[in-house]
Amino acid sequence: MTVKTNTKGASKLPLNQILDGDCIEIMNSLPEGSIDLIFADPPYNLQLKGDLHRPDNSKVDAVDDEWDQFSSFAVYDKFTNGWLKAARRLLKPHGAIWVIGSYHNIFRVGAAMQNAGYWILNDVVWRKSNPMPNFRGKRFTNAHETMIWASKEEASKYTFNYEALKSLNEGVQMRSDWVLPICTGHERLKNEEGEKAHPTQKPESLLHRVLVGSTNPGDVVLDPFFGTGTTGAVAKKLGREFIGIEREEAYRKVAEKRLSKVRKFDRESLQVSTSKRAEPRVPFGQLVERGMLTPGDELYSMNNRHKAKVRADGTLIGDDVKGSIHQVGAALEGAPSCNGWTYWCFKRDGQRVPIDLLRQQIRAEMADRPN
Amino acid sequence: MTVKTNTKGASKLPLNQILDGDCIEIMNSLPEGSIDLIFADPPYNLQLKGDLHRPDNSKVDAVDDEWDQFSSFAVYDKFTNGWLKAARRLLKPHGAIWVIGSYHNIFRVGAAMQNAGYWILNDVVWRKSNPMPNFRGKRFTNAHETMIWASKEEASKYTFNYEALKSLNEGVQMRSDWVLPICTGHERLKNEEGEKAHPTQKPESLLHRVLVGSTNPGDVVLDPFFGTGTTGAVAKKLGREFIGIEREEAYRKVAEKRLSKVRKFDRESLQVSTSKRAEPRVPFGQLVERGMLTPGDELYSMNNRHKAKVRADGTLIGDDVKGSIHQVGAALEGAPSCNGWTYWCFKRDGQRVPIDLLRQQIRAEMADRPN
DNA sequence: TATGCTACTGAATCGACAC
DNA sequence: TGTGTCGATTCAGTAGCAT
Repeated sequence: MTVKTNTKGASKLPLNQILDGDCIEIMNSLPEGSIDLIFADPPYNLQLKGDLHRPDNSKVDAVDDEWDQFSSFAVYDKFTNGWLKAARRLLKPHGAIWVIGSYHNIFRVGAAMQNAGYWILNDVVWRKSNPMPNFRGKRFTNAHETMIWASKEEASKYTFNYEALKSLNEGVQMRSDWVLPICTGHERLKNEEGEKAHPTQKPESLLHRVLVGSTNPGDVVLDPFFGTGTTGAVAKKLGREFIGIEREEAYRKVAEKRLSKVRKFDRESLQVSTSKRAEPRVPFGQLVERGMLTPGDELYSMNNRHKAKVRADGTLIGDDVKGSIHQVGAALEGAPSCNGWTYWCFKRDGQRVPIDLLRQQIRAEMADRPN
Repeated sequence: MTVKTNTKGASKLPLNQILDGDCIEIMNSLPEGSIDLIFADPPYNLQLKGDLHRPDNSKVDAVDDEWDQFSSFAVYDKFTNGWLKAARRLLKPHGAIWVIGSYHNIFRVGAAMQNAGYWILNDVVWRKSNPMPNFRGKRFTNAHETMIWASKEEASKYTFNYEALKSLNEGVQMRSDWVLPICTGHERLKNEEGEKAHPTQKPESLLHRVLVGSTNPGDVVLDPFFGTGTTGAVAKKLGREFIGIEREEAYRKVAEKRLSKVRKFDRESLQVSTSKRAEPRVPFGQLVERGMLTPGDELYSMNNRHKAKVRADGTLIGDDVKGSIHQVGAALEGAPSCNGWTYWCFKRDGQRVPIDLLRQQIRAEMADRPN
């Protein structure tokens, strides 16, 4: 597999590979601050009576219940703190992490994340549309899992493709509860005996939403509990780089085979809807400089209750107020802020036209002739 | 109010009263092992910074009350451990507890519950049908809260009214995610100034489901953070005894007034929640996430005059147009609007098939297992 | 009385960048 | 590191008043 070098520090990164070994050791061997996003589906084999294992796979001694429970919690917490710390070291300053779990472990994991300095952005509920029923009728059907989305620290400028997610949700902003089916059918990988290759294979739809929403093409995504490689498969399809860590040979084999068959979507299909924030800034003064508006022209507020006059330096003057289009609009409305671009209109052929139209013209020209 | 004596230890219990004071001190003054169920809605420790305005410039009325302020995680943890310990002492051997929270606090609370010896039975997600949006477009809409349901210890024979819940859910097993609206309208209590009496009043529908599912008539329900008394009101309606603890006089007053008006349901009046659901909304993006269509796939218009390509975010790109299936269809036809579901087809085995067929598949899956 | 329009609201950790 | 300025951003629903 190829190794790209267009990402900072990426030359040292084993991109698009599955690394064999203990995830903490492997992570500690990778360069600091080199990863954009981590997706982690850590094991949680506690509370399974008769099959209680430590994360290092040694059996937990059967002692009295209370001590046993406390002991295994402590072991699990130590394991959790260990991999979370190693993961955080790898993240770029503006990197982020997703962790998925169920009620058996997610509360401990979430608390550990907060204690380690991660800044929780949302918890997201994966609502399974076809969960396993509760056969004994003693509890609620366990129909969801919880994901925690957190940035490396409070100040991180994390990636969030708001418009793309809104598009995925047909024009309504994406909520913190996602209804998606579990992984079944052809997508569910089988081993050579025809049994399911991994007990908790995640659906690609889940990773699609995670990666479209919180990464950009070319970003490096690390999955320290790679399993059968759902994270890698979706990353490859979406034009992201991945690094997987998995210590079970059987899973690595299945994942390698799976990944070899995956093809990247074509470039045009990977383009997603972007927000206005991503567009170049146009100072209002440019409309005056270019003669699209002339000093002395009158602008009218959206609600037609106020007017103001354009000045040569690209500021406005209204009744007792002068300043930028935003400042004058805010002052006249008595509002804490105001987007002057959508607030002010000018007259053309007797029609009121938002000044934002002129900005769009300039932006269109810029797109035709970049720089 | 009357004091019943049919419950063990109940003669010492201040039933159907609101107790004034610190919840830990009050709980420690009540007899050990006397409570059937605890419902707790502790402070969330929101840690809000500046003001937040809606896009229309109106200010969001934030939860900035003194009781939600904690100086650090450590202080919050100490508080949490304190009340959880006092609560557990009060529970009967087969008693249980519900705690509600958001991502700000629920992970710490859940871990503390496990450490204190509670045995988690389920986490239940309250999916809000009408949450407040994310106004800045920087995160997912915070559309749910999490409840943890736990028994006093692993061996507890907790109460679970499986059939009653199944009836509440139109004959299907109750799942771990509940769709309920937030508390608004006339149910939302106002103070004498006409402002909301409590910033975080919970809907009665939520408590209804909790109490029907995990208590029996005559059981004693304790709420250590009583607020305006939703737990008490629903308990009274359902013929359960309640004890409330609340240290804010303003909340106690509102709750007393509220409770004085509440009448117990007569035995036959099962209020039926006939939820005549509209057909669930299926965003086109979900067909892409779920792999029913792939980014790069081509769609063809019904009249075969146009085609467009599917993108990773569930938008289409045609000749010089991009946007939702509806927008692109309308643009290509020069029409003011267009139903993309019936306008676009994909090819399967050389045949043109309307994409609406795929939507119907998803709806059929959802109909099999409602809610 | 029915219908339509406007105003308002809800547990929210809700900028980025230049100087 | 702080300050000032630009300017992007909302969904489902209820209440109340006007027609």
